[in-house]
Amino acid sequence: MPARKSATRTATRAPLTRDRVLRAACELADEDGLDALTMRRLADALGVEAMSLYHHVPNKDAILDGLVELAFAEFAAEGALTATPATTPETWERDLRARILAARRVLLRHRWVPQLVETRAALAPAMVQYVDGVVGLMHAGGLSYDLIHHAMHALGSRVYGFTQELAPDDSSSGAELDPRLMALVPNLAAMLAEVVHDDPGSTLGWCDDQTEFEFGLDLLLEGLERRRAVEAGEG
Amino acid sequence: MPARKSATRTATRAPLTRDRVLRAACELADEDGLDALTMRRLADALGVEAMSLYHHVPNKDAILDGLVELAFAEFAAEGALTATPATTPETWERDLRARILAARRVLLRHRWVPQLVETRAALAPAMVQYVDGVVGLMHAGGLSYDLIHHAMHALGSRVYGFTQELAPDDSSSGAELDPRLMALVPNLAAMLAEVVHDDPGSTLGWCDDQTEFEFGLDLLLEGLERRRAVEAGEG
DNA sequence: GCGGTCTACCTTACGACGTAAGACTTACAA
DNA sequence: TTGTAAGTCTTACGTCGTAAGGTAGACCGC
Repeated sequence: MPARKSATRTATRAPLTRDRVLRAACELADEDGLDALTMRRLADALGVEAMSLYHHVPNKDAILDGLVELAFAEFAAEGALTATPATTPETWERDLRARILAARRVLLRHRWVPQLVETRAALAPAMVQYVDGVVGLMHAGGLSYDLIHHAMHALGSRVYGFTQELAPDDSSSGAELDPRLMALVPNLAAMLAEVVHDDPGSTLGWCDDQTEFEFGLDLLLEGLERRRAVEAGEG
Repeated sequence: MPARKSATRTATRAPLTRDRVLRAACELADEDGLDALTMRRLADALGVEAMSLYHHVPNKDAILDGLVELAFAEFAAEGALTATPATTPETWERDLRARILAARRVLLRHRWVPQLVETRAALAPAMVQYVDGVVGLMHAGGLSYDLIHHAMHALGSRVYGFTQELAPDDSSSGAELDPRLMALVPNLAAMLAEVVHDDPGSTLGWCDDQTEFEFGLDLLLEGLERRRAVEAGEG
């Protein structure tokens, strides 16, 4: 009775799939932290031996990449990607604020995201699309691409871990990126085109780390000084 | 000739010390990254077997803690701790800016610091003293302790990795901390005393994560909006 | 029916890791 | 000379990611 035997197997446990592996990995990381996510423990949670995972996933790094992708996919469900078509210079601040707070709700559920994104070289498509949406929102809000560029650096670590690895190290311009990817992220493409063009040979890449750091720092210091002045009755 | 033998040994290699171990660990981490810092490789760099390290250091975590301490000790050399006795409401912004940029120079030399500080529960005394200095500077600049408290959260990730782990999880108040440590950080102590007192039963600890996040986010958004307005000629 | 191939899973094994246990070597004191 | 203590090394254990190869059931053309 081969049919019965197979039925027994599938009844005992659902067949492994990449999706099931990733979901289990996510649960494990959520509950016990990234360090607890080992191939053996993950296999255990799925009622399987460690090496079986490798039939659905090339290696552990692919699992980690999958986790990032999975987390960013949740952004949509949380409203971090909801279209804000009517964004204007009067509303962009509130609109962006809502998006970032929505994204943060996802990060609170999956505390491993920042650590993972920071150490991962590959940028997940879902992540890039999220960034593209933020760029689009700010542009609709009347910010110049140059200002948006600085803003992304300043806000970066506040939304998730990433900071300056969006631009590839080899100092290639935006035009050299995969055209299919560019089509998915029109706003990012537009920003890259303009900012790279404006400043053809600045540093090796197109972001000066020190400048970006000081830009973000000064935003914060200015805001603090203003609040001090208000407290002191100087406002 | 025991004397000659010992001479040979000491000539061949300097005797191991905790200090030499830490310095070698720092070099290794600087050059090849934190992942390359393993007990075996570290021992190798010192011309010794891995287990020999354990006579100068209890375990690897102690080495990592030592590295954090070592990095923060460099802050002084870089000027991040230079006393700014004359700080006033007119100068605090510039003074703090200089300190933070000095600290950043150290972090650029030791890129492993943020990652290490973030994952380490124990707060290095040198780190706490640095924070204390920043608090003192801001207080001299006329900021209220409440505003300073928010400011520390907002600036935290910009100066190094730490964010809210300064307050112990067990929701103990500042008064319960080690008095000897408190004496070293009078400004921190003063801030803790006041902020905890003002808000006796807010959340479990004395920092509401969400509030702090939004505070920092709003500082950045406000600054960006102001720059947009200037660009648009609305200023 | 029967052999072949494919897929999914398992077993075993290797070289890394941190470190416990304990042996050896040396330096110095009594 | 003989402890004694400190510094170093050897060996070993259990963890990790994963390479290599085995096996058991499903599906194929004959």
